[in-house]
Amino acid sequence: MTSAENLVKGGRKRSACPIASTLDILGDKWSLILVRDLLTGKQRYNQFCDSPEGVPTNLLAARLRKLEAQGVILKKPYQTRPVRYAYTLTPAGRALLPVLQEMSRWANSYIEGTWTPPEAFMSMKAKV
Amino acid sequence: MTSAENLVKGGRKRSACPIASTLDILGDKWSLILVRDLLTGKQRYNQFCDSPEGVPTNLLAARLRKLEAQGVILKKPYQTRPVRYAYTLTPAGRALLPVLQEMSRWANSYIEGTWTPPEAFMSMKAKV
DNA sequence: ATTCGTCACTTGAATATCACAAGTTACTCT
DNA sequence: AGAGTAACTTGTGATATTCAAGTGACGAAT
Repeated sequence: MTSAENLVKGGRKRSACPIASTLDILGDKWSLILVRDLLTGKQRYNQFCDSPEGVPTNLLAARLRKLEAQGVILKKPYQTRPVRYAYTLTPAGRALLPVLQEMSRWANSYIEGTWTPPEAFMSMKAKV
Repeated sequence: MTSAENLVKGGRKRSACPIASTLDILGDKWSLILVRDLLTGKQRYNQFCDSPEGVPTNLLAARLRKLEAQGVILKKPYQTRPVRYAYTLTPAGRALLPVLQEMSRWANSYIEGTWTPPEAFMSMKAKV
């Protein structure tokens, strides 16, 4: 049984289709890139900026806010003076791993010139 | 070995990351909805229009064009007089099934009020 | 032979989102 | 005092999306 605090906030859904509902939350060019970065250990704003895709900073801030509001990620200060924030995945966020693994598998099979992810990533199990 | 005609055309990639590359092709609100519809048997323009999400027709035409250009779907007339078109998935398109299955699983676990897809869909194997 | 309906789109106008560059705030370090 | 870093915000112009309506080819019905 999934407890209520582990659920994302769906907001307004286009339909009750699970695929459409997922896309309502994550269906854009940047959200899953951030989830990828979080799954591979990045935690801080500037680390996301440094990813090779080069997310615009205003979009980065907007996506982080949105994903936090939806319960996919968590933001909390890990130090004061000066205050610095760490972003982490919620259980719901971590559970996206299989989606990203399947995307990777697909891309490696059908898009030329994509990196093969580290074996560690592909064989990782989401511990929720 | 994947033969060249089964590859999608990546276009300009933000990076060689397989996840980012997948999102370059499919990272929007509508593309995977269309793939879902195609996987579940829809083939024609008006059938896509009828899906409960209500894709705007100009976007539908644009997405069909884009996905065809990228090698995810195929468009061909299935009758003349009057000419009518059927859209189908290429092997690359059919291979997206596991991605959609994982999205469904995720949504069913973490988004309240999503439909459980038919067992037939969840246990389906992509025959590429 | 005109009208009606269907299919597969296109067009236009309003609104929203995006990318890119620059600026801001709070703090530390030298 | 001045430079540097982290985490954003703001402004501007380009692009994309939504919504509504229109188009053209054809076939069937009146």
